[in-house]
Amino acid sequence: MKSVLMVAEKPSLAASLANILSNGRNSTRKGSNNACSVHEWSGNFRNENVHFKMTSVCGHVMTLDFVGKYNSWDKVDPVELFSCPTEKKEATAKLRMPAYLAQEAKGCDYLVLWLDCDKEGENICFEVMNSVSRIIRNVFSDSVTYRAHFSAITEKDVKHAMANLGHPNENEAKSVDARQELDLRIGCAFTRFQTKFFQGRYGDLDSSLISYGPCQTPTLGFCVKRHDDIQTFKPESFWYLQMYAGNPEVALEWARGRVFKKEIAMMFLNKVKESKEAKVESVSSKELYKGRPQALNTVELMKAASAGLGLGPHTAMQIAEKLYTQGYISYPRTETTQYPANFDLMGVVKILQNSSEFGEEARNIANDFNPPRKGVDCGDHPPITPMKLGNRSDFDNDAWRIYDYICRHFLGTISRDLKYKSTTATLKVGMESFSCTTSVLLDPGFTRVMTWQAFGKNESNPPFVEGEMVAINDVKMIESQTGPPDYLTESELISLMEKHGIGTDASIPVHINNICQRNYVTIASGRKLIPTTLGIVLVHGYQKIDAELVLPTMRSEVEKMLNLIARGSADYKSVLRHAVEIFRLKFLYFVQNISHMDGLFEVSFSPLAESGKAHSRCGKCRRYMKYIQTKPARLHCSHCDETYSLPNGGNVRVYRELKCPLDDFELLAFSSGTKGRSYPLCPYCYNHPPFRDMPRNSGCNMCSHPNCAHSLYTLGISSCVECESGVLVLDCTSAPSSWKLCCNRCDVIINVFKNATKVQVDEGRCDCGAQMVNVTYKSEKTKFKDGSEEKTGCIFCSPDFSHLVEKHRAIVSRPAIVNVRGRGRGGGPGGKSRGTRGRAKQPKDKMAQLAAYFV
DNA sequence: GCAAGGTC
Repeated sequence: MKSVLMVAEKPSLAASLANILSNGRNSTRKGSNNACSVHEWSGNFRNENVHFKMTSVCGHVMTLDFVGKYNSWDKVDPVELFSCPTEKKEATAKLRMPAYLAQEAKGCDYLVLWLDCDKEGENICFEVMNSVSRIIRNVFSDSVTYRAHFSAITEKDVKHAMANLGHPNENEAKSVDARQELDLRIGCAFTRFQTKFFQGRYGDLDSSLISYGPCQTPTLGFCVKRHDDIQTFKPESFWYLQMYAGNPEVALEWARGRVFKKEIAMMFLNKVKESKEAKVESVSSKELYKGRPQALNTVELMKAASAGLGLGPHTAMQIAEKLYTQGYISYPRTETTQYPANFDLMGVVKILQNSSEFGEEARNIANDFNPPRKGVDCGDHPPITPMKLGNRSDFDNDAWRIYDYICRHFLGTISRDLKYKSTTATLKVGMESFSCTTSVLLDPGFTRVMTWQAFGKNESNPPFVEGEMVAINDVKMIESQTGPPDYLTESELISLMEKHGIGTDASIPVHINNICQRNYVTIASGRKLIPTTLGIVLVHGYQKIDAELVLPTMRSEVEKMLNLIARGSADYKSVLRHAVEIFRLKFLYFVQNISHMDGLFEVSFSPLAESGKAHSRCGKCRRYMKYIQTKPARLHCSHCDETYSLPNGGNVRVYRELKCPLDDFELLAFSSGTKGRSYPLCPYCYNHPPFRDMPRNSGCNMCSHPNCAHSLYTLGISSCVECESGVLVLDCTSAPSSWKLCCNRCDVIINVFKNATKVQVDEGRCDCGAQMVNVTYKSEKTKFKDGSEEKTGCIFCSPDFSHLVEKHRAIVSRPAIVNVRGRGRGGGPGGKSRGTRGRAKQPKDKMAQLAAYFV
């Protein structure tokens, strides 16, 4: 029997598609990469009985990057990034996606691609085909590989797609390749150049990266534009008339609104004052509606979360994704605002009826169902809806508020519109008209459940009868001033991004997060975005040099070019070459004219030489260098005009005035807090590693100096109990009050021998592979049970030491993923070659015992 | 250390 491999864009979709296509009769097993599942069943394909295997990728399989040597910021001139070679790498190494796909493709004769029906999905089709090209013969042939085109995940649509398979569209895929290459070359070239340029000149920029990107920079541009509007706003005086009449008295508005000349307002005032009475020209009522919402999509959820719940889009989406994986809501990343035709709206209402929070509203709607408004089906996923009932106590507060919002919004979409009666009375005095409008609620409709949108006050009708003359109680001329706009709210920013096609539903939160993390904007109360000096100066700088660099149209212009590729009306290579050349020239012009931007930096920031405070001695001139603690942390020697970067996210202090034997620079002790990692480092070696096997930006715990007292050679104890290639190194920087072993690669920390006066690494080695240590206590303070002052032994094996060893992880750590069984390291190529003198071999089962501590 | 796009 032949086999058909089918691939969806994500695991959840593979499951839904398999259920539809197999009519619910498929078996499921976990894929070898632990992220994907495989659903299998037998069926008919092209008039043959076949075995179907439906699995998925997790988004893109591959990502684009420069080839290795171009990743060095120091050795590569950024302009080279416009022409240097690039390569595709696995997008997420951990998932081993190409290998997984190849494995599942074994024995398959056909490939059916169920990736999302957009250009990115088309591109992933080819990533999948390339992954299995060695396994499935002729995978690039139309008789082997097929493409399903579906616009909704409904039985009707999916089965129709299966019965009408097409072929992947290479032009669309190519247009994505072009976009990736452009984004990479442009973003990295500008980012590296401006980061190096400004960090080499200023000490208080407070951002470790001065990034540029075709989405993030226009996003920042929107925030700065509003800031500029506020700054340049000139208030203008205006005048208007207000009339008071009726019983009870009401204020009536002037039909002319406002006038900007006082004399003119005065003239009208005098005219009106000539009359004592006004004629009620009309009193008319009409019924008005406030429409119920459309079905919820991602952008609307993010806007509501930001404006209504005070939750940023990043947080909101994290919560929504968790609600989705827990089964409370449907897939939360969608642009679609139209429920599928066969969607069981009442089924969802029934689920919500039992809620103690909005159950009553749900029950009302069950008896008074109103069909939803027509929305837009973008063919991605159905709108965001509740899937099962949750109670307040099932969630933390923010998750509850998001879930509650999604439920209420859903009920709102199938409620009636809000209906109210609006009554306007128009009064005439000579040629001048005045009016007042009052509203009366007739039907709260959807606001019964979306209570925050409730209709304000209920007013009584205007106290006038058509045709009557009424006395004018008073007429006033009122002076006022126009006011500046307020800062952009995050919700408004999301709307602007969506309108200009900056980012996608999935990437909008990322871009907003980026400009916050880079310290270009801060988020004030009410989730208003206030640009920082750095953000403002950057945008103004682009505007001075090349305003296009910050315009939202830049992205859409590039999209237009890319669409030519997608439609097949232009050649991929020539379009790409053309676009890269335009941006290369823009880059060169930017570099030539950077002084215009620098002029703005100069007045806002302090030069490096004036920043920071005297810290440790330079090995070249013996003068004190200055320590600049703001991001990025670094040392600056103003005499040598050299800058040495330092590790971020911790504290760096002078380490007992010790010196590096290689370059005479004073050693520093880095520490990320009392419970964090710590290690000594030489500022020169940290930036210019002296040995080939010492990576850049590492401390003495990575240094293979043969006899320096602080090197990995001298202080290494054993290979790490957790990570693949790390070595546990004795850290003496806080001695004698604290001694610890810190992994030089990961977050593992083992506190040892508290208050010992001396801990030395011994020449001898334990059977377990760990280096022996020699430990000395003051006689009156000894912790050894037999009262002796000094002992030599193994930290992991010696019974004398076991009560003096305390294991934990650094506070700033990634989640502990401990897999004791799977750790088959056996002193692989990592350990020895890094100059650990063969010392850092894996201690046998003792290390497994130790590792068990971390579970 | 960089972009933006998928998704876990």
